[in-house]
Amino acid sequence: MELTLKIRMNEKLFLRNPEETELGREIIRQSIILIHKSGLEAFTFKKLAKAIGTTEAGVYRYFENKHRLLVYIVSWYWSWLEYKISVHTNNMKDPEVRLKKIIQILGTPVKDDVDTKHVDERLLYEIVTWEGAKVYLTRHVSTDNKLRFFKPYKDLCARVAGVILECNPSYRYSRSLASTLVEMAHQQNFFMRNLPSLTDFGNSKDEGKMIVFLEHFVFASLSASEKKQSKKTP
Amino acid sequence: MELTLKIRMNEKLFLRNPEETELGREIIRQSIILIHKSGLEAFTFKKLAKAIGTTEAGVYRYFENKHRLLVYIVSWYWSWLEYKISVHTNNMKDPEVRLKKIIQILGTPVKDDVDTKHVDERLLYEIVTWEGAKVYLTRHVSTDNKLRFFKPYKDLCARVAGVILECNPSYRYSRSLASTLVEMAHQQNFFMRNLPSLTDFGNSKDEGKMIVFLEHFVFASLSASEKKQSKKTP
DNA sequence: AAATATTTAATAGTATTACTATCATTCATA
DNA sequence: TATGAATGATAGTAATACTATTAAATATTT
Repeated sequence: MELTLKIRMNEKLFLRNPEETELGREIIRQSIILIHKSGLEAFTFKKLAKAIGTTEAGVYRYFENKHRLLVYIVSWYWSWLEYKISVHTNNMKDPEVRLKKIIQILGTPVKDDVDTKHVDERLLYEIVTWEGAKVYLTRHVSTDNKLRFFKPYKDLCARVAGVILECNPSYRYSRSLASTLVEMAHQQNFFMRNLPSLTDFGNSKDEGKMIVFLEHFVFASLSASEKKQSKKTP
Repeated sequence: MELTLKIRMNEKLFLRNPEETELGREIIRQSIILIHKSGLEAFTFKKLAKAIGTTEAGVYRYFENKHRLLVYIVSWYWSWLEYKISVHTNNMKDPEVRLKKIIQILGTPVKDDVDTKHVDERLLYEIVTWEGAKVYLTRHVSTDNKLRFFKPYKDLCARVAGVILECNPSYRYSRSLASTLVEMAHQQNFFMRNLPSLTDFGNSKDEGKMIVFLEHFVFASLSASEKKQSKKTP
């Protein structure tokens, strides 16, 4: 039996749905390859068109500009990751075990995945660590936010925040801790590989250590909460 | 008495030292204003030249490209911030008090500063939250790192890591916790103002709450360390 | 099957960006 | 008075980010 995962994307992100045509799927597939290879700055629709054997105008029929295309790709990743997390944690009763699993999934660079035909999740993981923040670090965040471009990201963070709350219902920063965790999983990985002195994982390039760090600070926050709470409250 | 703070910048960042000429200082001053106003994407040397009444070529004589200029500005900020932290914490003996002060400085958007004439630190703070990450999120991180472009940022993180270690000499993730803290201070602020559902601070736009969160997770990590350490060690 | 409409592709063109090069001018210094 | 550094003015190029126009293919209607 062959299962194909299909993620329903925000319609505002594209002019024509790339999932629906062969050319559209090629645009996604090759974008991922090219952005991964040379980064967003060097990526242009002209190069993309050439790589897939169509014209610039052909690409513009699907996406208004390369930023939208990036948002599409990154959003797809967040949706896929949330799906992955739900699959791997659904049958776990203990919220702490679930949170640990989530941290492990967040912190482990994707190795391989057979869920989808035309999307390489391994490359996507790296694109998200390098370019992910650029999706919201623009002057049109608010507009994009109103168009619900960040919903997949927010959904993921909200899910993580939910599990955090299950672990400790009196914890007061579940959402901030969740977004911190999701960001850190990618950022510490980036630092470890590129600016290692900003981390304690050296050049080992071993995500294992990083995951221990993430677990450490998340669970420390959660358990400290109960004790320190009274102190901080006016 | 009038004091002027002068920060020694990495010479590789510029072609001609902007501190040394009137035009150079104008380039810095107006860059900050323009990048703050419309963001890095919309910022061009042509617009900058027009704003200060010179020509494009005039700007190019100082900076190779706008990315270098951004690195210059952001690095200046990190150096200035480290200086500010050192001034405000030098006389504090208790490392925990010092760390709290650091968190407070990191988390409070700069209001006003008279240290420098031609640099508006208030605008800089916002530029760093919006564009700061783009400084290292490029394909040439490693090259830039070898040119020591990130030294000011690393120095700041190292200083914070040092204080963290003073608070708890057996804590094993001082550097990762430091870079997490520095990043979060800006990021949670950005989220609070632009994607508030990712935080627990609502639209209050009150950094006070955020600072409490930062303090909470830093000190939770530090105090949990001693207890949990034995558990995690093989 | 012919006529018409609709979709899709290919070509060309424009405005802006990110530079580089050249040469003339100002202005201080030796 | 000669020298040289800093600036200014002008022009030019290659690439980028798009738009508009036209041509070809496909589907629909009569």
